[in-house]
Amino acid sequence: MRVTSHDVAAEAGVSQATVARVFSSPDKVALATRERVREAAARLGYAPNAIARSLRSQRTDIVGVVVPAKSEYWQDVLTTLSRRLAEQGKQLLLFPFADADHVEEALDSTEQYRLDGLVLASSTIRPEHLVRMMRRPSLRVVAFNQPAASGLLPLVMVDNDAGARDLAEHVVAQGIGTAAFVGTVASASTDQIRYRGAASGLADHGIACPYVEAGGFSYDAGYKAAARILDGADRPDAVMGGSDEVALGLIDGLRTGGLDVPGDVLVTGFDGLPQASWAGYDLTTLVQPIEVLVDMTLAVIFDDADDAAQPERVVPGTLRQGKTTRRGNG
Amino acid sequence: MRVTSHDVAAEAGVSQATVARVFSSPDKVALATRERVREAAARLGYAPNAIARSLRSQRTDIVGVVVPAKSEYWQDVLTTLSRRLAEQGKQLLLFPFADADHVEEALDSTEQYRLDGLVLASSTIRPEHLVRMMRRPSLRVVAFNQPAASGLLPLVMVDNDAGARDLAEHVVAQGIGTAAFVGTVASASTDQIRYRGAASGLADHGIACPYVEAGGFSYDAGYKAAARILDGADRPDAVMGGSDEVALGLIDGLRTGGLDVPGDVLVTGFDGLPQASWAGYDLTTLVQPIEVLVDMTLAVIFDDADDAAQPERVVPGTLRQGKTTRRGNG
DNA sequence: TGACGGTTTGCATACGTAGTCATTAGAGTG
DNA sequence: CACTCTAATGACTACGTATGCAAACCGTCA
Repeated sequence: MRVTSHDVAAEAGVSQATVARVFSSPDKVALATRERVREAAARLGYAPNAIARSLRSQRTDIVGVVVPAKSEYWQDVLTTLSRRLAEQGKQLLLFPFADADHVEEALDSTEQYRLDGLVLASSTIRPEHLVRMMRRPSLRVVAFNQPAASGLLPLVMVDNDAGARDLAEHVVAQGIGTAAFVGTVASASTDQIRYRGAASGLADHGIACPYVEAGGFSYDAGYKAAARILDGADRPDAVMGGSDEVALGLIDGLRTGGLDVPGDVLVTGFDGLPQASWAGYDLTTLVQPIEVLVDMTLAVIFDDADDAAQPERVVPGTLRQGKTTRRGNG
Repeated sequence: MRVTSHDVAAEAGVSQATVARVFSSPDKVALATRERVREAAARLGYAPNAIARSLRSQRTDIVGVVVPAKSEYWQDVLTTLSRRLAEQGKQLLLFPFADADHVEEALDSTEQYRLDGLVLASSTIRPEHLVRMMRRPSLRVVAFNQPAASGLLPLVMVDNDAGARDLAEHVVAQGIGTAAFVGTVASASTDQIRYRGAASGLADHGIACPYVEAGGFSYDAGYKAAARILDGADRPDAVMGGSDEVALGLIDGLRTGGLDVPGDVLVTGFDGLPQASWAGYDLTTLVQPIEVLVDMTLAVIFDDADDAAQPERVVPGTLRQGKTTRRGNG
């Protein structure tokens, strides 16, 4: 019972084709006709059917995102992504997955929609999945913050290595003697690169950096990992978290264990989540330029630049110093 | 160049209709034929086109959500919603809006898709918008946690009044003498009800409850509101936040101002966000049964029960006691 | 054998739109 | 006035699928 362009055509005394033109290429319709159609449409409450348009035009104006269901960081990214798309009159379709075992399903449902583009987020997506996505004709696929996709798919990411190095330099400058890195999940490519960057930054000053795996990307994982730091033989002067979520858990875990942050231990994060700026934490972290990353991602999808020329776009982050590394009045 | 059911039909030596049946009503196809078609489909890498299916069947299997772009609480809800939908093979399409002025646009784009259902979230959506949505034939609209929709649309919400009352009773039991309520945005219907509940709960014990407006649903709004509490003539023994986000900001604001929480001031929240459970805050709050609320919402959309019979579903929340109201060893 | 019930398959069509092509009207020129 | 060129519009069709209807097939029973 829905109003179609045919109904509007009858009401306005024109053909369906003219109605369609009014809504898709208005400049091809005489002004008087255009207004008459617009009025008729308003009178009937007509809105073009996006489904039919997509079928006809072979374009959906929808971008898909394969993303972990639970994650502060990704929610932050999605917020920006959906806003940007909305500004362009496009939509965002989510393909969330609960855990690594369900990535396959998410990628499958992706195939049913003739998406304009697909953003693959989360380092939980394994290379074999990525390879599979390479064989999708007429679909722009972009890997977002996922170093593992290097050489396989167009890639947009923050400079994890340089960022971790910056953080390492920063804590060294605070005069520490020992350190540890608490990673998220060891198999994640971002985790490996961040660890490598931090370790080599510290090594430049003769400081060793043992790796501890939190086993997750969450606050809880960080909180539990703190116990292992506390139990360890020699307590490090600084603990570098593999992500903000882990770092925030670490802070609370260490404090619960009786340590003062930053008095006894310095803590750093990575990502620049809103929560990291909360006064209760005020975490020193590497802020990702999410707006820039998102814009680049959309550029890869929608601009006609050839990806082959520049398959990887790496953007530097910004060190944000909070009080978790301020040793002065600790 | 995409593979269609016609291609598969040719490959398998059957008609397009048979291929369609294999994927939509397999039991209507003989086993041998079914397998042959399945194999052909796999060989060609065929996936049914959801766009075409939607156009033909007049069902999209997509649920839309009109929701504020930035909000911890809604992200929490969306996570649950998208997971539940994914389990049923359905999709979630987001229509985010930046602020109250852009609600209209979001609702407009909604019309273009022949959605199976639409969830209206956020109390920023005003009654005039709700009324407009009533006139949408063959679209199940549900207001989620939005008391203002009462009498206009089917409504699913947590029992804000009882929850606020419970929190009030709880802080009274801690032996306070004075209190204040820091609301989010005074015009929001949830805010009004929560305040009314809290105020009347406190009044039962002869305690007055002035209202302070934070002016937003965010941590920052709460943080800034704390200054007004600190500046006030007589400092309340307990501050009740209109939402967890505001309450967390309040805690940090009060602590920054030199007060001890819960030593000097008790603080409560509302919603039950993950962050409220973080050890650094351990906020006493009213936990919303999000899973239940989401399930009810989907039931309204997909089940054939008549909404008229039960237009409003109100679910009780659970009081979660954290250390922000534990006065004993303060 | 012939008729009948049930299962399986194919044919034809419609969902609502956008774009191709053809047609008409109108304006300008010699 | 006849002709040409452009602008505006209408008729028609395809996008890929699902389903009502009819046909074909198979087995069973009288």
